[in-house]
Amino acid sequence: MGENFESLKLCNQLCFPLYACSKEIVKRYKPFLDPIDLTYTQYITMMVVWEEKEITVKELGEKLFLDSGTLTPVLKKLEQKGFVTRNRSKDDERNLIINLTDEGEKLREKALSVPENMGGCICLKPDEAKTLYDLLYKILGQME
Amino acid sequence: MGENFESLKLCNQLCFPLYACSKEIVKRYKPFLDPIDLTYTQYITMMVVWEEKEITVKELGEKLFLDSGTLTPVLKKLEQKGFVTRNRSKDDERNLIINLTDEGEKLREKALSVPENMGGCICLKPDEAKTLYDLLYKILGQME
DNA sequence: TGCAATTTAATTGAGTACAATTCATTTAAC
DNA sequence: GTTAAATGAATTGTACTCAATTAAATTGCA
Repeated sequence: MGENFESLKLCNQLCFPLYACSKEIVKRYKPFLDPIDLTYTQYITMMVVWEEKEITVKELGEKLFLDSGTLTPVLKKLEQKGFVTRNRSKDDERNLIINLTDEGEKLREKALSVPENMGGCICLKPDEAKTLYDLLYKILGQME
Repeated sequence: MGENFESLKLCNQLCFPLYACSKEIVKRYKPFLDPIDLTYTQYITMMVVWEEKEITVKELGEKLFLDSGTLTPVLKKLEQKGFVTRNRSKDDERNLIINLTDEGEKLREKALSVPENMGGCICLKPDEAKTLYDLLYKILGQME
């Protein structure tokens, strides 16, 4: 008698559509991010820096769910492009403080086109989008 | 008067929790995948091969939303581990056919522990999980 | 039949991701 | 005060991910 492999079928996974969906949507961002010369990771990093103006790498990592292995090269790239500065904290030399530059602030205006263009890309009804949003944050919350 | 940058706030994005959630859950798989020596990408690839027994790279790519740039090294690794074979089709030499080996079939039994262990990792009520599943596939469907 | 267009994988290069380790700095314990 | 533990960033190594390009094979049509 054959074993039951139902639990190993792709169509029975919840993680897989999450994984695939994430990648597909990130891919959709590319044509809108290319004109402002940002990748998706650089874009969400800038989102936090635009809001906070000044933030440490550690705080940035907590907000973005990324570690220093990912953020260090991303932030060096953003510094190289002139959108942020990287400086050690005087209080605690272990902390690297990221600051928004004028150039970075200027980029913010141009970046407004991104959500504008992406708007129609996820075709869910407002209540569906809210349900999805809430469920995703519920899961993230449980990941502590 | 200041401009309205609400649309550029991280908390107003739907893509970001999707992206973060996907990564966090994939990360949760690691301790359960390590014992069977598979990465997450290799695992979902094997899921399709376990079901199909024989499939081309193109078909695999369509099912997994991955292109040959990703799949070629993954499949070479799986071949090297002895779980699949890679052979050109006699009918059309452009097609590379992936076949499940006996060793690969054996792995399937061991892999049953993965969904078993992951079971409790996404703590959603059954109806919430179904809602999430349906919404994700709705989005994927629109990506054609 | 002949060859241009199409299809399919593979390759390459840039950019993530993350585990594990290292290094410098700071804090805590004694 | 000196040492031990903890913290934060950087580094290293492995593995994706995708765009763009290349190469081989097949198809379609003039």
